[in-house]
Amino acid sequence: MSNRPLAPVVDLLKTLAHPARLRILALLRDGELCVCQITEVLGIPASTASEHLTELRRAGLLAERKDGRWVYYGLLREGEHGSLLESLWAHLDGVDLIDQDHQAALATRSVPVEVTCAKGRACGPVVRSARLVRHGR
Amino acid sequence: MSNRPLAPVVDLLKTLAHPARLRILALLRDGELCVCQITEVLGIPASTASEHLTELRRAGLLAERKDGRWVYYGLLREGEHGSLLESLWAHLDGVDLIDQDHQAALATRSVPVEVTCAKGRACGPVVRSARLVRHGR
DNA sequence: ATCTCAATTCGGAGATTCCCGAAATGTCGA
DNA sequence: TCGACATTTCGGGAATCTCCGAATTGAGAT
Repeated sequence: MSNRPLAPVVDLLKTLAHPARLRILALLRDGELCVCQITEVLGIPASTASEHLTELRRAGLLAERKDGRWVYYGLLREGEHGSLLESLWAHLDGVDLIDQDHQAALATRSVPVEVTCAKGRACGPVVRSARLVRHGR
Repeated sequence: MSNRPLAPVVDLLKTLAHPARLRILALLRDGELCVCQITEVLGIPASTASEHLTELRRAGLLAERKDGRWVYYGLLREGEHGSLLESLWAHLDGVDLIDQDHQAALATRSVPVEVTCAKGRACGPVVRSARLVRHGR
C-alpha cells in the first residue's frame, strides 16, 4: 500500500481550486446537467465551461453521457474522492453564489433542455447576474 | 449563515494544491518544526520554504512561534478546516514522499536544532535525496 | 558595538493557468 | 444533402504562480 506518488493528490486539489469548477460540482449534486444548461447558469462562454468540465472529468470527479447533440455531465459519487468531497460540501454550504446557482438550476431544470439552450442565442443578452470574476488572494 | 463568499474556499484549496505545502502539513502532524528543519527535510532553499510557510499560515493552517532566532511552525488543528484536513490525511497516507519525509523528520527531531541548522551551511552539499520536482499533469 | 546566522523580503525569469472568440466536429431535422 | 446548433478544440494574450539567489531584518553571542 505504498509506492504511491504525490502528484495525483496535488492534481485533484488543483482541479478543485477554482470557483467555476466548485460551482459546477455543487450544481451537479442535484443531478446531471448538459453543457448548455451549465453555461446558462454560470453565465460563461460554452467553450470555457467545456474546458472546466473536461478538467473535472479528467480528475475523476464527473462522468459524461451523450444524448443526441447534448452532453450531460454528472457527479461520480463512488470514486475514492468521496470523503474529500463530503467535507467540501460543508465548506460550500451557505455560500451565496452556490445558493444562487442552485436556485437558477431549479428554474433551468423545470423546463426542457431545448428551451434553455435555444434561449441563450435566440434572445437578447443572458439574464444571469453572477459573473465569474478573477479574485485576488 | 449566508452571505458568505466563495473566494476563501478557493484560496484554501489553492494553498493545499502544492506538493511542498502538502509535505509540510504532513510533516507537522508529528509536532512543530522550525524553518531550518523543514528546509533540511524538504531539500529546498530556506527562502522557498519560508514563502510556503507564510502561505500556509495565511490560509489559517499553521501557527508560528518564535524562539530566539528560530521560528517554529505548527499545525492549527482547531480551525474550521478540520474535516477537510482529515480527509486529506487519508489521501496522503501511503504516499512514498510523505513517508520518506516522515522518516527524515524523525532523525531531525532526534537531535538539537543547532545541529541541524548549522549542518546545512558548514558541511558540504545536503545529503537529502528527495528533491522537489515540477510535475506534469 | 560587532559578528553570526535563521528567517524573511525582494526582483525577476520561467512556467502554468485562465479565458474567450474563432474554427472544427458531430448530430439532428428538413 | 444541407443548415442549425451543441460541444469541443485551437490560438494566443493576460494574469498568476513558482522558484531561487541576493539583500534585508532581527535576535543571540562575543
